Amino acid sequence: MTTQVLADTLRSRGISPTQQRLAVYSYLLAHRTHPTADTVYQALCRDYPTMSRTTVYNTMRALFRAGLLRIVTIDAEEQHFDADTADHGHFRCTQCGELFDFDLPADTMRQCAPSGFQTDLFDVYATGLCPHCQATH
Amino acid sequence: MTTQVLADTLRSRGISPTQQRLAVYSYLLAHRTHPTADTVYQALCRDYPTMSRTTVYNTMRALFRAGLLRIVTIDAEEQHFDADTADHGHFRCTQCGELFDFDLPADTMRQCAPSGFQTDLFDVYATGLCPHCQATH
DNA sequence: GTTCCTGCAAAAGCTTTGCAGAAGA
DNA sequence: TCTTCTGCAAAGCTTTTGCAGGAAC
Repeated sequence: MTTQVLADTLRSRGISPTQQRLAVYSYLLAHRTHPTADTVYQALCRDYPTMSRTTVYNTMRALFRAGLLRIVTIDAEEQHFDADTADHGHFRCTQCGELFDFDLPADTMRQCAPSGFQTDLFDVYATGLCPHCQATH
Repeated sequence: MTTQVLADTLRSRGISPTQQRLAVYSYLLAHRTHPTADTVYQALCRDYPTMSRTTVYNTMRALFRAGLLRIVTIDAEEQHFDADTADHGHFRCTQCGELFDFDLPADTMRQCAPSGFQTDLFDVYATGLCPHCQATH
């Protein structure tokens, strides 16, 4: 995706496409590893020496409000960010701590959403042992 | 539920039933409002003047490890505790901030759990507007 | 007497806020 | 010029840790 397309995406959601915001958003799109704010900061401060954590947090909030990313709270310690806004579940391995995506059966959201409530966001979290940690257990 | 039954429940899970732990667990069972650690502390420190936040956290961790409660992380700000360990979803209203339980279709957990992973815990979170806040919107 | 539990005080660590300067239109 | 954005510094808050005293058996 070109910078121009990214910039248009941000603009269409009412977010001015500054250099920092483009850097953050493009990092999230390129790294589907559910990074934390600090991970994003550490990765970007090399190329953008003036990048700050504040800007990362500001940008995340803006992107979240615009519906361009999900905040994964499966880990109580810190927030993970995910630019994949399509329906999918998140699995956290209690041993290695890694986060995995997994597919949800079709229509899960529709079937599970409580009636009478207006559901805007829907998250499915699972915790346990990932295949690799099961083997080395 | 009598104190004796509660004490036996804790003992059967390997937790010595101290006064403080009984107080915390019995509060959780009586108040299905997904309280935070501070809410529990504030409620109990009247009757148990020496109760401390540390003890609340210690007890929560012990109960969680014993499988007697769930930790709800739908709110990134703080953890909510839920003594209902049966499968159910949690809904958070973005306007009033309240947490609601909702039923999940039968077998949701089995259908959604990713294959190859050993799933120990399974959480479904939804966010949006509760019926009351929809009306006053 | 030994072990486990409690809880004060302090630390840890993520996230937010205040605010002054910079950037952009 | 006016508004918005950035980012340093500091604060805020929940949760954890260290540790000494106490309870239980």
